[in-house]
Amino acid sequence: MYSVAIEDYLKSLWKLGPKDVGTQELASYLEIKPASVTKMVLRLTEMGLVDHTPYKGASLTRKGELEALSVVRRHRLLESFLSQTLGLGRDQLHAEAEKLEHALSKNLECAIAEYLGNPTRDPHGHPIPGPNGELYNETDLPLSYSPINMTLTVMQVPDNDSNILSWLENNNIHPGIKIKIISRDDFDGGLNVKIGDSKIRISSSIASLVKISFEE
Amino acid sequence: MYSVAIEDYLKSLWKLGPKDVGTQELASYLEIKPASVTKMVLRLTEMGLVDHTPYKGASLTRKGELEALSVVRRHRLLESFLSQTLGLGRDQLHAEAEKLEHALSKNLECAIAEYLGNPTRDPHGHPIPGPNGELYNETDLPLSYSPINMTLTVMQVPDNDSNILSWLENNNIHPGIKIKIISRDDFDGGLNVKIGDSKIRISSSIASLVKISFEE
DNA sequence: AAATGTGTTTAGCCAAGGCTAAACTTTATA
DNA sequence: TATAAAGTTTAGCCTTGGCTAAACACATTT
Repeated sequence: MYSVAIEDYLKSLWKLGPKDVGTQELASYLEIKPASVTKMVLRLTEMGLVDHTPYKGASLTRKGELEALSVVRRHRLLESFLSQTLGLGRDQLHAEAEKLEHALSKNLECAIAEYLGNPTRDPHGHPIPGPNGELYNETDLPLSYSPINMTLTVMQVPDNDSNILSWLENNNIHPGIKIKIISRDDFDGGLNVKIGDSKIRISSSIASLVKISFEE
Repeated sequence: MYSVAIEDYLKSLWKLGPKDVGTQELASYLEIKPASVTKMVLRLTEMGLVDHTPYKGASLTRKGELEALSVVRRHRLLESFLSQTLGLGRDQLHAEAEKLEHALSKNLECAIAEYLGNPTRDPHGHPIPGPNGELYNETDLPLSYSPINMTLTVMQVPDNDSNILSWLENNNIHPGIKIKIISRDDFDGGLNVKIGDSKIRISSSIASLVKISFEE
């Protein structure tokens, strides 16, 4: 069993990867000073969880990746479970799961997965890795680059920014909803979209975080 | 927010208290060496959570007690929640809650309490402290000292020994069940009891851990 | 009253995981 | 190409929370 700190490092490397991740990038993501990151990365390398090229960056070994996927699985199962049972808002799920994920036993992980019917997506639409790290192919595309005047289905919203999430929620944008891009502002990339009967504008920065598919 | 270690010390002192708890007793309960306990007890005293009389023992201050009660509340709410939602057996609840209790936010604690309808007992029948540490009067009595030939209601079973718990479960002894003592073995304190239609023998050591009330 | 045993504390060590300050690489710029 | 800037690492420090070994206190017994 790895420590909370180690699990957080591995998960972060997974999220920022699979490319080599620089010390500074990892440090600012984890809100830790770069010097501390270097030290921990050396330890993780020693443990065979990470490959580190000095002055270049770090990436997960297969062993590290599997551990990261296990953390991500626990995180997303917990989000699904809390949403399902307690009806927590999508904007609260991430913070709670972030703490609980490190305290979830294999037993409980299995019980929750079974209770939920082995879901493949969490409430934000993010794929849930299987118990052995299986992750199905990702085919969802960013809303920002999607064609105009087609009916799109929202598949994923971000999970880690509760401000953005509650804005999206207030505008009824969440996985499963149908959306149509009416026009794109070529200047700043903002989108005018139609959701149900209402028309709203989505900034390009948010649109890049929402993923859609063309399926009905 | 206190560390996992500190929460464990406070909870242990609460369980072993309210009397002064000796270093050795606390050490063996926490499976930690006495010297380490002394050191931590000094820190807790410094923090105003514990009163320590050298060479005599330690007990919780009011502040420490409130913190301990908060941990116990989280623990028992989690047990109730896991039992209710996932149907986990009474013998598995303790170990899971033991880990999760340290990662439960106030928010989630409230949401769970509300979801469960603000229960006052956990699945082992143990009282759940209120959000401000309120604990109602305990009137349940040990089965071992109870009178013969009366219909008794099982109110509490232990929570921390999964072997005993699964034995009790197999013999259908759990909170809410009716039980009648047929005879008491004066030599070793063992009890012959009737539960429904079956008669079984309960050793005195187990009987002292089961609590009953006379109410119907 | 002294000696013994038991329990407690102190002293000093260690690993994990942070930090700052300084040294070192690498990259970009003049 | 030399130098400055940016990013990375090293060195050394700190706290938390364990450990062992040795010193100490207290109660009991001789």
